Amino acid sequence: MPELVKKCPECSGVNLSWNRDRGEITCRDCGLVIEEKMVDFSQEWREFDSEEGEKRRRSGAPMTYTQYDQGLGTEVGQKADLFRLDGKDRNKFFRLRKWQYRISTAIERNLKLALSELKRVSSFLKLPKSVEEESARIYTLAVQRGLVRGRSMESVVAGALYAACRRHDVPRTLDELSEASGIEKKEIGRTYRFVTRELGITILPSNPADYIARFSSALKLSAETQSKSIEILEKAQKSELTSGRGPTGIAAAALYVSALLHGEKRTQREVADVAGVTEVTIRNRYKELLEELDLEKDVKKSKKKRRK
DNA sequence: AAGACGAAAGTGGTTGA
DNA sequence: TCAACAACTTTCGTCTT
Repeated sequence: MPELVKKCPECSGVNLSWNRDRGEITCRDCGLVIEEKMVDFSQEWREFDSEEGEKRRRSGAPMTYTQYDQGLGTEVGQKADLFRLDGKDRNKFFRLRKWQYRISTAIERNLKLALSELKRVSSFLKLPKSVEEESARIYTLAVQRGLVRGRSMESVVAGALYAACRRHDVPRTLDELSEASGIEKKEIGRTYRFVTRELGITILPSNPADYIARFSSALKLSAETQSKSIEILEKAQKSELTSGRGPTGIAAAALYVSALLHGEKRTQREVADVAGVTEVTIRNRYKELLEELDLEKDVKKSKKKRRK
């Protein structure tokens, strides 16, 4: 765990957990997500002697998709080759090189612009580096396949980011992406589907539980409430309440119920705003949860308690 | 008065002929 | 390509706290 944060600013507990994949630090006591964007500066291996370190160290410039040419360059056509050609072949050679040049510079120009936009949005959303890399990779592939034609560069960037988030189980809602990128929700969804289909990227439907930590932190709910809601989610998944439903709606409803049960009532409106769904959707999911999971008595109990 | 609830109509996307 | 369809939203009236 990086040394930046040692105490939870909310409850000043020291029981923090650091999730490297998500780049999130969470307080185990109160569930607050303290820092969502953390860069891991540590080495991923340990060195016992210099020789071993040398072996594992990877040398050379790091290859990265967040650089427009992945940090490596390709140039087709060296002058030396010309001496071996003549006449027709030479013309052909020039023609090819010209085209190669045009195509590659067009792609590179596009990538340069797009990647800076990508970095902007990604840092706005405090996404972990791994997601940024992944989305840059997706975008690069999309450009190479000519999928950006007819679409705005920004929307493809947003789509790539959305896809990368989902793949890394760090889902952000379309609303959040939309706010960060300034692209309409619909548009992002559309390009997202298009790009993933064309590139053959398979993405599992996102798990409602992945949203819980963030939502619950935004609502300042306790850790117990948070884990209770995950319990509820698991039961709901067993009763097949979750398939075909929007994961954010389910996550929101689960949080709403468990907040009720723990006497930390939040209004449907509050939960709905955080989750980016409407109250109606929460109500519907909520109703289903109560019916299927036998929670009615529990809710009534907690109501009585509060009256006293 | 605010929040919760539910009905009805509208939206955008998927599916299957 | 079109219609049926499911999920979700918007809007609004009514009931509850």
